[in-house]
Amino acid sequence: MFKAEDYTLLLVDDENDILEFLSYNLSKEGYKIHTCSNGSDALAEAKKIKPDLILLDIMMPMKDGIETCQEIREIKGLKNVLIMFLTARAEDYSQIAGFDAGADDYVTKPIKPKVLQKRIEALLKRAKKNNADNDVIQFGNFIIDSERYVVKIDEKEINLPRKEFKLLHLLASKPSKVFSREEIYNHVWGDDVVVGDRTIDVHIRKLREKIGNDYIITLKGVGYRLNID
Amino acid sequence: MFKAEDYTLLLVDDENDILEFLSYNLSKEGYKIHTCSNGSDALAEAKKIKPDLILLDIMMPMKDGIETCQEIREIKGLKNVLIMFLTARAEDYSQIAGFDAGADDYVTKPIKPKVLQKRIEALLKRAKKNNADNDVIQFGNFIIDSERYVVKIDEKEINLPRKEFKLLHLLASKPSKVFSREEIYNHVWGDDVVVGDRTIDVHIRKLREKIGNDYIITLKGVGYRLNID
DNA sequence: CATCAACTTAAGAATTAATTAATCTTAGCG
DNA sequence: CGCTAAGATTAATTAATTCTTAAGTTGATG
Repeated sequence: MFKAEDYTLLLVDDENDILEFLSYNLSKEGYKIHTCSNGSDALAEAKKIKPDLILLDIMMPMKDGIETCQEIREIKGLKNVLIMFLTARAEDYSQIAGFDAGADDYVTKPIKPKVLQKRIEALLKRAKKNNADNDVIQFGNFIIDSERYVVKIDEKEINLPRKEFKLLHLLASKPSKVFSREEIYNHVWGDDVVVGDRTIDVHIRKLREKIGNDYIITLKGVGYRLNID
Repeated sequence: MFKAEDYTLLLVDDENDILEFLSYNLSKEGYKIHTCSNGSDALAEAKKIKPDLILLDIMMPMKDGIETCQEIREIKGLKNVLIMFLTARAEDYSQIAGFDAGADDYVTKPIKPKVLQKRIEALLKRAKKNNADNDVIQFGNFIIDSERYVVKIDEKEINLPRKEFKLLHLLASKPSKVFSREEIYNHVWGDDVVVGDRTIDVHIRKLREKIGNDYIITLKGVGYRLNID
């Protein structure tokens, strides 16, 4: 699901009123907000924080938004960052210049917070959809990659069959949380499937055989948890 | 580089004048254009032609644009198609409803052809960036050339029939990613085509016969993946 | 030290894929 | 058109892996 909390926005405008207005509205939604008041600062800040989306004013003293946008697109690592122009200039040629500079959207002032928020959301959602969001869990010497279906421990690849993989994936989704047998059933087998009492044990055993005995901790009468050191 | 010729657009509007105006302007750019004059037709047509982008009017008799958009988003295989609303309704609440229905952009009439074209281009570019359907895939000792329909392994050219080529091309589009049988069906055969359970197996077998057994890895109950070393 | 949950092992059940051969489909060509 | 051959699909059989169960054992804990 879409969560504004997962995204960082960089707001760039030379007018402090607008920065405050935007900051207020967007952080209320949950976004992490950074601000800059000119193009040069924006470049430096963007390089540093790698925002998901940059909201860029066009008319700024010194380096204007178009120029800033072009320069951002030159920077390796920021080529794919989303850029939205936010400006009072509604003229066609200005919009066209904006898109030619590499913008993803162009919104004219006055700003309607609700509409802006929806546009931001649409861009972020679309970008996310396209990014093969490979669900990789990494901690300590563990790497669990669902897309590739591999488990790596200390650089050594281990092949796991489906149920074992799912089980490890679950335990690793919250390392050091204790998962009760019931939780494990529900997640790995599904609420409706009924299997015998010892099925989990056997799978745990096989996992331990493959990844070593030190990782999965048994808590008698409570459940299992994954150990991280 | 961006080429309008590579994209198919579906235009939906109940006013014929507008359809003609848009068709004229966009086909001049090079896009392949299909048109519909109501929501129901649009759904059917979209399913059939799988456009890259749908331009949707909101106010239409019977099924309006919002509803049409929602229904498109329900259709497997069209979940990710780009949708742009194109409407006279500039009210905030209408825009918000549009984005909530799953739109990627919302443009208000009167239409400025140049600006519209830039917005369309921005959407298509963004969507393409992450689509890994490059014409030539190269990694390790593999070269897969979609244009010439040729696979080279260690300098040796191998000719593959259509389905086998598509299958290998898919696996190679993300080496070491696991492709489930369903994904393979959808990409190689198409969402609607129904073929038997063993069809993939046989194609995999023929591929292995030709490229060697070491490349395609079976993950029982999960799918297949291409190995890279 | 009794109890009971968890461990272990091995066997067989179930699922899934590989293989092979036969059949169906399609494109190209006389 | 009908023939042919390559390609695609299906069907039937076999093979392999994965999952589950059963039964005896272990060991932590109160």
